[in-house]
Amino acid sequence: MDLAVEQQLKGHGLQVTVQRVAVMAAVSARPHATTEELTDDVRSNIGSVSRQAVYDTLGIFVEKGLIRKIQPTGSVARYEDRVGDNHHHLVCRTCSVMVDIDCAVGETPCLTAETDHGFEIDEAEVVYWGQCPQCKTP
Amino acid sequence: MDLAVEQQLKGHGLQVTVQRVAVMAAVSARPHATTEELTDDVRSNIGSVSRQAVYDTLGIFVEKGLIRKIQPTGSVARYEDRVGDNHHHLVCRTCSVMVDIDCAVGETPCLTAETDHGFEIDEAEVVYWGQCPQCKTP
DNA sequence: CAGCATTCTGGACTGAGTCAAGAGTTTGGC
DNA sequence: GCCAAACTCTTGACTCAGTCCAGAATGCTG
Ligand SMILES: [Mn+2]
Ligand SMILES: [Mn+2]
Ligand SMILES: [Zn+2]
Ligand SMILES: [Zn+2]
Repeated sequence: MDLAVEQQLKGHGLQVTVQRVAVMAAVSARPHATTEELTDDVRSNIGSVSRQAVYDTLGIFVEKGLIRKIQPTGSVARYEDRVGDNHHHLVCRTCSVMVDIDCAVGETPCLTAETDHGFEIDEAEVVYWGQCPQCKTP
Repeated sequence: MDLAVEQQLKGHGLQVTVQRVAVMAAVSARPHATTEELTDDVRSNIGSVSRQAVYDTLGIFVEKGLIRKIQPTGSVARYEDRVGDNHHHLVCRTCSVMVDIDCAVGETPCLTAETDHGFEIDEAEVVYWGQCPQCKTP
């Protein structure tokens, strides 16, 4: 699978480095992880990496559309490699756990706002808020 | 209208202070404003106010449901007093301007996710991303 | 395998937001 | 109206995610 990642990077004009491959692997392995978690994962995988390298790499990946950055109110930035499928997120107000929600309607459904105010809309981001099974009082 | 605000505060068990009334007035007058903008507005209204007082007041107002906090990815926190109508936001990727979008479907429509994973969902927050008329190349 | 472009590193820095403790203000019972 | 108790405001230090910088190291292309 590293080969696939290498191709993916090269295809976007990016050099292949152990750090980048490790960051991509980390994002894939743990969806919705924070920068800190990803950094820890990368470190336990390849030994060491600078904080800056992780931030840079994540930034470039997001820019190239290889991964997605999510940042619900009150949360630190999180990343995932599930991209381009217009899926949404469900966040627990209490413990902040985050789960994926497939787009209820279909392809890019929620994309159609009633009036677009002249905007050219390219994405509809939906965050559902509530209480997870553990946190809602039984 | 200050009287209305006073009643609103008292009704929620909050003491009425000039700072709080001024913060509420500022939020009402300028929707989607940042803490800094609101602080400036309050200062030019009542002379001076501490940063902490503004943060505290906004926090309490949000907690009581008097106002709403919005924080799209990459943006600093913003506040509005239009609350409880499940309306959404349209944000320009380039200039960050933010406009209100009425909920396309109806009351609390988007509230129904296909599978709720056992969560008790209480809000569906929608952010539409795109280019505003000014920023999209003609 | 040389030279250049790109990336990595470590450390300083920024800026939104939080914490804490003492001073000040509002309120409700008298 | 007055007083104590409850609540709020102020100041200043602090936290923490994220950014900036410049020199060192590395990967890539010819
Ligand atoms: Mn996801
Ligand atoms: Mn709004
Ligand atoms: Zn939970
Ligand atoms: Zn714009």
